[in-house]
Amino acid sequence: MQKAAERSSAATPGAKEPRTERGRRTLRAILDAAAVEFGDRGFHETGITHITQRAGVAMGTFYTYFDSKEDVFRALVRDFSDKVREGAKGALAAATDQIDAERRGLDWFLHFAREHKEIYRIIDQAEFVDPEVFRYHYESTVARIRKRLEDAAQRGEIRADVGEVHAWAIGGMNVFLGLRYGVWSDDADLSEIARIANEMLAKGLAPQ
Amino acid sequence: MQKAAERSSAATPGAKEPRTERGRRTLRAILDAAAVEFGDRGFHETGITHITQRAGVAMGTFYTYFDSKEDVFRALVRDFSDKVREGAKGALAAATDQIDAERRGLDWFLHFAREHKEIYRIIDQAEFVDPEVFRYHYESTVARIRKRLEDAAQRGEIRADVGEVHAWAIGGMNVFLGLRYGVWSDDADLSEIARIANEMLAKGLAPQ
DNA sequence: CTGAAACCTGAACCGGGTTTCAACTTCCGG
DNA sequence: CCGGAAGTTGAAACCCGGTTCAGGTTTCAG
Repeated sequence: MQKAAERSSAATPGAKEPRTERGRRTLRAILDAAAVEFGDRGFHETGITHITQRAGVAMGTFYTYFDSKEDVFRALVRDFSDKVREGAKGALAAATDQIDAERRGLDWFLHFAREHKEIYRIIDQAEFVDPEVFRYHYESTVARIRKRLEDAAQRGEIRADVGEVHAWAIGGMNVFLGLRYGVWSDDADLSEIARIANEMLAKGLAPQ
Repeated sequence: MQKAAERSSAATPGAKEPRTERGRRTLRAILDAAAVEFGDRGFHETGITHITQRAGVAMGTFYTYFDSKEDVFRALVRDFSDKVREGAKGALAAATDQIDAERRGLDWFLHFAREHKEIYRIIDQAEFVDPEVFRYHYESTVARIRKRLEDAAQRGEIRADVGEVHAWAIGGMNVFLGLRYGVWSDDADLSEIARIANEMLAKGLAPQ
């Protein structure tokens, strides 16, 4: 259990740490190249050569920083997972109440998805490449939503009976809207989408 | 364009039609075996040998019915997509109003996901194996939700401003709940989950 | 019964991709 | 300015699995 924690020493993704500045730059180049390639072609269609060529290094260099193709992939999933967590955190801060916070979170996420269309292809692939990180990503994301909801319920800002089910429902809503409007569309007014979805989330489908 | 239409002559999935009963049985065996194997291991980790061995036929036989590994896969995605559409349709019929219809649809889907845990792995893989069928599956599913909502709004059963955004939000909600409670959990009370989610969908997050 | 069409067989071919490794280059502290 | 640690190289070893094909078996209409 808790493999995720064992695997990397907190700071750097999941690599054989470079010892000099030069090495650090090379590792970063490989990681960035991998994000682009995995995003474009998917895990299986991407060859190590694609990654190393884009990064401008030789095949052997790749293996001085990563044990395998799966290894870079895992590092990338964690990287994106972290970005989502931190980004959402920032967006939430400015909210006045919890309903508004959910709107801001979604708004931020939709824009993030548009800027990083690779994210879906990378995280979705994780279901097959490494089910553990995949599950971990969604479970921890939803756990944070749940926490926000329960705290807000405590403060009386939203209905009192919120829990895990509500959190998963909201998570799914956000993910789908990100796919449809952030990734699949380039011209949708994302803030407007967030407003509409939030309005439904607040008041429901019932008339008025 | 319109590759999907060219490929199969409407009725049978995507195969070189068998001409005898014996052939039809063999094709069915291959299709069923493929569903199990793809569900267990995913597309890339599944070999043709895995499929043919489970089906109890030789490798060559596989190629008398399908052009390639991707070909069976596409056939399977369509198969599941059809099952979801028909199943939901049946569940919806008994509803009294639209809010109740959405509850019944989700209730049915959660149970279906529990019975066919392969469905997520197969449809999600489609994003990489054949993006076209993947997109088609979700877009047509959501289009049906949207249609239901707009018709109901017309009848005054739900708020008047429903549209595409609301449909995607609901679709995402359902898919995530199916993954979390249908696939990842064996003991959740699925009808209760559907009830809770539906209650939020109806009245929203606002207090009371 | 018979012969041709449909069906089935599985070893072998073959292309492609991951990983290795021994030699070379760059960097930096002392 | 020197020596060794860190970093880099890329051809080739190695492995794996999709697809083919030439020949055998089953089926069934006539």
